[in-house]
Amino acid sequence: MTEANKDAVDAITDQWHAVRPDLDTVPMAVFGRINRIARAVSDEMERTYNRYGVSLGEFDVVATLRRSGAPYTLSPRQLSATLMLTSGGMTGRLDKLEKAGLLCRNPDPNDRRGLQVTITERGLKLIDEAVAAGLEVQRAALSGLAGEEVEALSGLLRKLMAGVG
Amino acid sequence: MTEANKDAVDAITDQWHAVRPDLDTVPMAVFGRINRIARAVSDEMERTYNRYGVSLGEFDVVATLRRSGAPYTLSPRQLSATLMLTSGGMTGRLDKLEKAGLLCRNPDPNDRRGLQVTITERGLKLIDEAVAAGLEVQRAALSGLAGEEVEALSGLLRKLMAGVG
DNA sequence: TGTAAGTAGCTTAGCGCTAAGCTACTTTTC
DNA sequence: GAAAAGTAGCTTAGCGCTAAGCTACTTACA
Repeated sequence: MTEANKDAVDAITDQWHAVRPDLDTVPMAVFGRINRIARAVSDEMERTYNRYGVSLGEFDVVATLRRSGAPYTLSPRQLSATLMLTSGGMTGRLDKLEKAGLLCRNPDPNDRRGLQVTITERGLKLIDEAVAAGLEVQRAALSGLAGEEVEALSGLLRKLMAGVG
Repeated sequence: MTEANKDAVDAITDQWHAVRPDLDTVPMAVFGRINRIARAVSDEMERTYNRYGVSLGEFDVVATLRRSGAPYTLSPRQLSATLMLTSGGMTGRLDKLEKAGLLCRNPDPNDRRGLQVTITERGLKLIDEAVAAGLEVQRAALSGLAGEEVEALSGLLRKLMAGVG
C-alpha cells in the first residue's frame, strides 16, 4: 500500500493505530468499506429511481411484486416480511404507491382480515424500466473490477453473509 | 452452487431470472449481499453500543474525537463533515452526549462563532471499552473466513470503493 | 473603513421509520 | 358451540434524520 493509494478508511485506521496500537484495525477497515460502498451505491440508486417518481423503498415494494411473477399479487404481510419492514412502514409505502396508481389493494376473498396487493398496468411498465436503470448503476459501480474479481468478491460476500445472517 | 447452499439473495436473483431472463443478476447479487451484511453487522453493533448507554451514531461522535488524539478536541463542523451529517443532526447528537456527560462544548477562543467539543474523562473511559466490544463483533463476523480470504476481500472492497467514492 | 460575502452553530418543519396498541377476523381448544 | 389464542392491517406517538433558514460573527475587497 503506497501513500498515494490511501483512502478515507485508511485515514481512519491510521488514526486509530496512532492512538491505540493494541487494536486490530483489519475488521474495522473491512466493514468501514462495506458501509461506505452500501451507502454510496444506495444513494445513487435512490437518485435513479427518483427519476421514475418513486423512492428506493417504494421501488423495492413494486419490484418484490414484479419478481413474484403473474398475477403480481402478494399480501401486505408477505411484503413487509420480505422487505424486513414493520406493518406500519408497509402501510405508508402502500398508501403512496396506491395513490400514485402503481398498485392497488383488494380484499382477500379467502380471509376477510387480509388484503391482496397487485401491480397495475402502469406499475408494471414503470418497474420494468426502473429495474434496468438500477442494474446499470450497479454494473457501472463494478466496472473497475475484472470479471474474475467480481466472481471472487461475490463468493467471499456469500461466505461472509452466511456467517452474519 | 448446490441447491443447499442457496441463500436469501439467491432466492431473489432466481425469481428475477424466472420472470426477466434478459437481466444480468450478478450486480444485484453483489450489492444485495453488501447491503444485508452492512445492515446485519450495524444492527449488532448498535445493540453492543447500547449496552454502554449510547447509540451507534453517538458512539461514532465520541470515537471520532478519541481517534483524533489528545486533547480530543474538534469543532462541530469538523465532526459533522467527518461523519457525513448535517449540522442539525450534529446538534442533536452533541446535545445528548453532553447531557450524558460524555463530552462538553466550550467556546472557541479564536473564533467567537465556533465551539470546541472535547471528550470528558467519563467519555474517554467509555469509548475505550466500547470500541473494543465493537471490534469484537466485527472480528466474530469475519471468523468464518480464513486469513487470506479476509485479505482478498479487503483488497477487492478497496478497489470497489475507489470506483464508487 | 464600510460593505458584501462567507461560515459558525442552532432552530424548525417535514419525512420515513419503529414500537406499541387498536379492531376485526380466524383458528384452536375444550 | 363458546372461549381463548393467534394473526390480519391500520393508527398513533416518538425518534433521528435532512433541508431550509435563522442569527452571530469573520474575512475579503473596493
